[in-house]
Amino acid sequence: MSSALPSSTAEPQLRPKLTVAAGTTARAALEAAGTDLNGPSGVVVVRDSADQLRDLDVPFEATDEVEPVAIDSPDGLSVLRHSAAHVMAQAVQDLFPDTLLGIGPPIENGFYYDFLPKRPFTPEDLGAIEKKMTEIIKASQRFSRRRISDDEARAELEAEKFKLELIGLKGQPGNTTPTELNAEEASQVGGGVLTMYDNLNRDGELVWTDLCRGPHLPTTRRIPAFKLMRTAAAYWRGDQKNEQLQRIYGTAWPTKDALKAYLVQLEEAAKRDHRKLGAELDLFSFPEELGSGLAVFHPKGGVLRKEMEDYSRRRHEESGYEFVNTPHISKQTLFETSGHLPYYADGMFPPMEFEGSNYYLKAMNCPMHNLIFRSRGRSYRELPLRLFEFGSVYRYEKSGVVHGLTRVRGMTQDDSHIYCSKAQMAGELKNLLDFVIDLLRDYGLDDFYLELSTRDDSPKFIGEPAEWAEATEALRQAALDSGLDLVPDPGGAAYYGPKISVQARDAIGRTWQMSTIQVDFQQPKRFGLEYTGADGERHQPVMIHRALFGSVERFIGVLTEHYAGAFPAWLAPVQVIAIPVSDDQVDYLYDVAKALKERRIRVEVDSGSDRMQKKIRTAQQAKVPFMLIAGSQDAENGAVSFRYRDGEQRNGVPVEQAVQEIADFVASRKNSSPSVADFG
RNA sequence: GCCGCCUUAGCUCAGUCGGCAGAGCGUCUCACUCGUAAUGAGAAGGUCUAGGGUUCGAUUCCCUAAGGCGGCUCCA
Repeated sequence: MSSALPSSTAEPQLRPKLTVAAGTTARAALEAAGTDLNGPSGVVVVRDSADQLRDLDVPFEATDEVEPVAIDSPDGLSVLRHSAAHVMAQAVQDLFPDTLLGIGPPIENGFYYDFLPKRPFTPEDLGAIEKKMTEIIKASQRFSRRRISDDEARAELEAEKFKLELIGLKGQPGNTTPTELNAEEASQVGGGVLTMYDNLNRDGELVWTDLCRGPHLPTTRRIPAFKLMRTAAAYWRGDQKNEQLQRIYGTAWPTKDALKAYLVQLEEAAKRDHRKLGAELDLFSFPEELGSGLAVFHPKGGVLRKEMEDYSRRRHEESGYEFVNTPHISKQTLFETSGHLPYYADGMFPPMEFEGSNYYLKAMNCPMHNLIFRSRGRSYRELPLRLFEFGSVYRYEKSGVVHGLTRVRGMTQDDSHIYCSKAQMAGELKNLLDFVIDLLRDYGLDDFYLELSTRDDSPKFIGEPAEWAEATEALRQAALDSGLDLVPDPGGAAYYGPKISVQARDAIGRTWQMSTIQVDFQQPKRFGLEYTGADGERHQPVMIHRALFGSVERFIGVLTEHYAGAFPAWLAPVQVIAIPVSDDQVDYLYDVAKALKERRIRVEVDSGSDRMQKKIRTAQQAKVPFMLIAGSQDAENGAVSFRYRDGEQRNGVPVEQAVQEIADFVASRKNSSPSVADFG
């Protein structure tokens, strides 16, 4: 999953190309054309005919056609953020002179820089660094590019051991895609020629310098708005065997308003946090006594969960799945047979020794489903055989990775294993993908893209290359047929086969990995799964693993954030709250509630001693879709008043009609909040 | 697992420069009986996460553990 927020960047404007004559600068050409270089959409770099971004103030060796790049375009934002990273590094080395530099690339919505300081940074340090950065920005330092040979760079950066390492790893001249470096590292040294960026103050004095491919803003003054967000630790070059550096994250924007909008967006996202809403709405908790990553669902969360599962069961039933059940623990031999143990023992809870055997909590359901397949002879007439289970699995997630409901140690997968013939595989995958997308849509997610995870040369992948190729092709075809965007993920496959994962964007644009569909030739082999074909011969089935929600827990977390806790009426733990204007209407409302309960509506009467206004407020905060309010007039007329989540109301609705409307709305499984417009 | 920060009432948080702890919300009780987002008054509620150390004395300082948060690595 990625919970990164979308950048709120406007679409880049297409600007007319300009000619930069040999020996002159892009700035000269832009100024001659009267281009804005300072505003919120001002041009900060140009793109040359070789598709390289170039500084405004570095003279061109040859005449070229360039495309102006504005600060608020995706490339412009990267330049802004990378430049902000340099300013931060200068501020840090200024305040903490013995600090060594790692790398400082732009990232989505901001930038970071890794440091090796004498001591870790504190929150107070961040304030001081921000202040120093503001001084540097106000000083309007120029970013000045300077070519340098490898040897010169080594001499100049003698004290910076990490930079020296990058120089050693960079590609040779002409090799623009150094294989040893990832994209973020390459942004420091590029492929061929090394360059330094010198920060020069107004008097042209050198105040700071960094090894960098560039390009940069013309001056630090062009950083209109930034904020340091947090400190964190990060391993050098992303490898946990390496030294751990201190990373500082920041964000930078073309205007103060854009920064503010981004911060507001973060606040909105924080309000949706399922861990916070889960407690506020009394859905679930993580009792310390149970241990990390183990959730309990309270009655309200239990209802939500039951509704989700019930609907899923119904759809699976309609789609030809058969329901099975398997235990939570198994003898070690099962996971030896499946081949999981050598790969995933670290991810499983340690075994319990009992009656001379080691028992493991299951971390996956597939081996047990295989046993069901194998329990008797199978005919081709039974295929595809689709076994489904809400199966609870336990995984020993490392302590630092447990996170709310999205990364837990005990979870329930909506797990299914489909056994089919090779000939059926392509069609089954296509149907499966349609089924997955269709079901996710019913829960209100409707913006998807797919990721196709394939093998690379790593030895961790097992099985015949021909089988991999066939399965990968079948998955790719199913993905293409779906019409959704397909993102390749080379090397991301499971060791036993390729997979498609469905990524869903939620209401505020964050993406979550939801469903996975994996093809597996290994386990049928290992378990000796067979069926008798029409030809009377024995054949090995193809096995497809799939989970739609991923896990029920995780899906509840995602939906909670997607709906910000205001669940669709059909899922809402409490669908109706009945509120009397005074105590005199309590009995009347219990009668209304009885009528609703007969229609299987989840209704509560708030008979407490609060005033009506307070009860409305409470129900509103509980994000209940329907409030039914009754005073003496309503009671006399056999009517109720509706109040919806949006605060709109409809008065004097006859009880029978109100019950029908609510029952119909819930049955419709509409995912939008009910409002006056739904009942015109 | 690694780095940093955090843990005080059911929740959100004050506070004690080391001398037996406080607010708001919530809960309970009483009064009020009210027409679309907080009626008023009162009460209960805490081994200050746990264990060890320093000290005449520890919620406060130190160590360890557990749990949480932010990242990194990982995510079958």
